Amino acid sequence: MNNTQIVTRFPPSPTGTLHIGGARTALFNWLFARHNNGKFVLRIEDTDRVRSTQSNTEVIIGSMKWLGLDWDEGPYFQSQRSKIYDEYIQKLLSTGNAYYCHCSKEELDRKRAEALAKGLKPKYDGKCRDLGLGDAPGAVVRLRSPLTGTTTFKDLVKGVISIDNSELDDLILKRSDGSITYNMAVVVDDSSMGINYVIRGDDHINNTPRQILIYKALNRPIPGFAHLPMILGPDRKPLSKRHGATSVLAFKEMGILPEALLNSLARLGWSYGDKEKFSTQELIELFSLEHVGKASGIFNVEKLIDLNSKYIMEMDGDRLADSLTPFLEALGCSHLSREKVKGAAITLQKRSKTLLDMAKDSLFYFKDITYDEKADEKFLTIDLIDTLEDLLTDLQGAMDFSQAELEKIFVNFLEKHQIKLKKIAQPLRISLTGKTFSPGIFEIMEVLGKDMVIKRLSDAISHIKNK
RNA sequence: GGUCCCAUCGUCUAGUGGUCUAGGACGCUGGCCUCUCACGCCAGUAACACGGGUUCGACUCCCGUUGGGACUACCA
Repeated sequence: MNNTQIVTRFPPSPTGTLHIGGARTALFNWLFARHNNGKFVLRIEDTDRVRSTQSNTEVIIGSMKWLGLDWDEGPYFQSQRSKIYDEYIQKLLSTGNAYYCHCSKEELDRKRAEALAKGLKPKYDGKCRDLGLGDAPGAVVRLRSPLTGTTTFKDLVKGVISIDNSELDDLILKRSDGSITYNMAVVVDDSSMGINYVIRGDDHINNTPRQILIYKALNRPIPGFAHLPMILGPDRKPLSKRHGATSVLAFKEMGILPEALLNSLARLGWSYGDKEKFSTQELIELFSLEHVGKASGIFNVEKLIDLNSKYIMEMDGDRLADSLTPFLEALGCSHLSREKVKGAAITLQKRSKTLLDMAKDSLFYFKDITYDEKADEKFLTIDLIDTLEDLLTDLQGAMDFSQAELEKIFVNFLEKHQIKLKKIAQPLRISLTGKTFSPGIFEIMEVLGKDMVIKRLSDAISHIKNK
């Protein structure tokens, strides 16, 4: 048995909300941890004090909760860990793996510009590397990285990656203002939190060798790395605020179910043969890093919506009612009867791709209707008056308004008039809903209830007469 | 510029040297079903970026080209 528990983490930066790129990274970390009975840690990387906001932090946490990606530890906040970073810096300094550098920013900028102009690599020239300098105002701490050799690691999705150490320079670990640098913070955090698998976007591949060098300098175990390909916008550009970086909560407002979003995020980059639909539980059981693809991809919203409709079809009436209610309220419906909402939802279950669609299409159950102009003209015609009035009479005599009973009434009614259902279905539908499309007429009559059906049919009859 | 990563239908992908005249899903088109709209069912559409190798045999392995992307900061 493996006695080391797997620990993964998700470290969002609250400089924005949680979008699908971040959500997928979170999901893969979560799945990997859950699949292996490991631990999942949430860490907020809020060291960018100017761009980080409290409200973004709240949105991120809210999104995680909505998705059901629960964490076992955290949230930790990087902004509260400066003491720990200092300890590690001291350790590096005392072991000679880091040194103070007194070069000014201006000097560095100038040298970089010169190197670039000459077509050379713009890396730090190591001026202070062996000067044995002490701390001083404006000094930074740099890592003493190896000048030769190669740094190699086996990425769990990309395979072996190696880079010559000569490509890397002595990166700054601590800034002149005393704050810690990103690469150092990540390593210290991951290391001190016991993270042994780092699953993140492949935009971090080039940071990995630098971080490995820090792990080595710290003499700490190096975690496993898995770099996920990026998610692209419809224009094949990496996701940004501009287009595809839709906040996860926007999908919630669209009426997407969390399990559908999770499913579709999982299938972007990961696969399990030809299987397309996975419950969250199945995702946990079947997920593995080996089946994560290497190529970046575009998030397919059409497919998400299709998946969502399939999840809606599987919901039971009670959950359907619970889920639909907030959408109806947002559309101005109040004093909703739970039973009616449930009944309405069931009639629309197979016809709705999102909860928002369902809410919109079920409005006729809860609010007054207006006739669609063209439908009114085409179907609510004077020649139908006698038929509709007789139908009204028959319906008024109905003992109960169940679908079964209604069908019986209609069989007799159609027989009596020697007509097909087709003849009155549309006029009746428009009388009851105002529109040319709806669930089956018996279904809607049952949910609407006798009183409402009688009222709407009478209204339609007088409307026709007044034409 | 340098380094690193990537490349199968429009999109997401299966495929780990022969079972591929390349499979599934979404989308789209046509048909069936039918009280409308859907659901469902059936059918069709459409891809291995290019060029060299290796091999009896390459979508699968190697090299190159092209095209994307990332990193190259006292941003994260």
